[in-house]
Amino acid sequence: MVQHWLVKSEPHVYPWEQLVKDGQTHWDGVRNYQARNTMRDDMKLDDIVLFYHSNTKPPHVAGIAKVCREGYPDHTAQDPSSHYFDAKASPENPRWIMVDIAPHRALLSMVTLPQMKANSALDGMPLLAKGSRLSVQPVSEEHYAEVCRMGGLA
DNA sequence: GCCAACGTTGGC
DNA sequence: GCCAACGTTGGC
Repeated sequence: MVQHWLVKSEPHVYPWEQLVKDGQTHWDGVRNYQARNTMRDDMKLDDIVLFYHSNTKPPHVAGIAKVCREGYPDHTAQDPSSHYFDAKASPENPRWIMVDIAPHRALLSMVTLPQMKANSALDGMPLLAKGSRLSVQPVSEEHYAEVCRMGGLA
């Protein structure tokens, strides 16, 4: 069964438009254990991923991606010149994991955080939970379908 | 294993 | 820029 996820990116760091240009990308730099475990254990090839822009006005879902490579070591953790370098990572113990994602579907319009908060059909969505900071999180099939309905599939 | 200090996230 | 929420670190 295909599963659904949501990943956050700050648009000034890596926007949806860049993913469309690139065709696919390494989802590197995740340094949170819960998010890592999700990528390592749960995200499967062809799973669907809502691409969310955080730290922008308004925050919003910008597009729909899919997993095109399952979890493997995040090499930036072992690169001293990387912003994401982690001295505790090594080839034997890479410590951090990433997946690859690619664009899947475009939305006719962005789905903003205020719109989602106002939609009771999305009650219980982890993104909307108070204090939610997870950068990789699950989305139920029903919530996914509702976000698609709100944005309109291109 | 507790918990205070600190750093980060991310909406507002 | 503020600050609440949360995660991690490290002394004890």
